[in-house]
Parts: sequence; C-alpha cells; structure tokens
Amino acid sequence: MQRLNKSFFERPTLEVSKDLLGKILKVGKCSGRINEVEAYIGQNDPACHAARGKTERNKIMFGPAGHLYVYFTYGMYHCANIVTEADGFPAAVLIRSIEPLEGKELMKKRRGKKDNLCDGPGKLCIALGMTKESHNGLKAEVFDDNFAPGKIKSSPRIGIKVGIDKKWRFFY
DNA sequence: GTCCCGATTCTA
DNA sequence: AGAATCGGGACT
Repeated sequence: MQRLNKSFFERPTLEVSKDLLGKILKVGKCSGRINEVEAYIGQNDPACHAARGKTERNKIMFGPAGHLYVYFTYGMYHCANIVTEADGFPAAVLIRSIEPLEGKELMKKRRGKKDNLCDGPGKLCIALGMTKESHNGLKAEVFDDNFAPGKIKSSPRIGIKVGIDKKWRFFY
C-alpha cells in the first residue's frame, strides 16, 4: 500500500483521472476503491467551476495538487474533488463513486441504509462524512494497492448542461 | 440586494 | 417526472 503523493496529482487531469480508477480513497476510518470519476479542467472548460475565474468557493482548485475541493450543492449535498495540475491552474477530478472497503458499518449508519452507500458523488460524501466545513482544502489520502481495474470506459459528464461534447467521465 | 439554478438524490 | 432546499455568482 503506497500513498500517492503530490507528483501523482500534479499531471494532466485526464491522465490523473484514469489513473485514479482502482485506487483507494481513505477518509477517517472509512475507505473505498474509486470506480467512477470526472475531469474538470481549467477556464476553457465551461462546466468547470473555475471557468469564470477564481472565487471564494473554487479557490482551492487554483491551489496545490492533491488537496480536496469539497463544495455544497443543491441545498443539501456535498461533492468531493481532488485538485490536479500545477499551482495556479484550476483543475480537479470529481470522485463520483467508490466501492466501500473499510468502515462499512459507519457508512451504513451515516447513510441510514445498508446498500448503495457510495455510488454517487453526494452519497459518498455522506458515507465518508465529508463536508466543505470539515474537509475542503485538506490533503487527500489516496493509496495504491496494485489493484488493476478492468477496461476503462468513458462518456460525457453527468448532470451538466455545458461541455457535454467532452467525454471526461471515466469508469470501469 | 435580488434572482436563478445547480458536477444530486429520493420518491412516485 | 417532481420535490427537496439553500448558497454561489451573475447582474437587474
């Protein structure tokens, strides 16, 4: 089990996105294997929160790679990203789904369910206990246990109305 | 200050 | 298909 360092995240976002599949995300006592992500890249990507420059909400995206960008949306959910690329370049990988590994009981308690604990960006934040207040800006803990994911597929990103021409959602 | 809407999820 | 629910960001 090797922890991924800044150099892993400080690369082109599409590469980092695909390489994150199969890796283990750890948050507190819970962890899970990443099986679905999306890339949001820079000011020319209309779907990226940073498309119109730096704001109080998205400033973490402009910071160092490997940190968590957690934001609140739809009045009730949080979404978690991991910042990529060089300092000053706003880009990140949205973690859309993970397969629960450690801490399943805690996840079930937080979700109030025993199935579908982490199969969605809002759900996994609830299961892992991530909020912008507690986790935005912290360093992400991601590990490589040499697991080899199956064939990686791609599609347009989910839930957006612009930038749907880009197939920047990756899963396996 | 006001207004619109969202990188979602759950229920019907 | 529609509701829930509220903060961010654009701008009348």
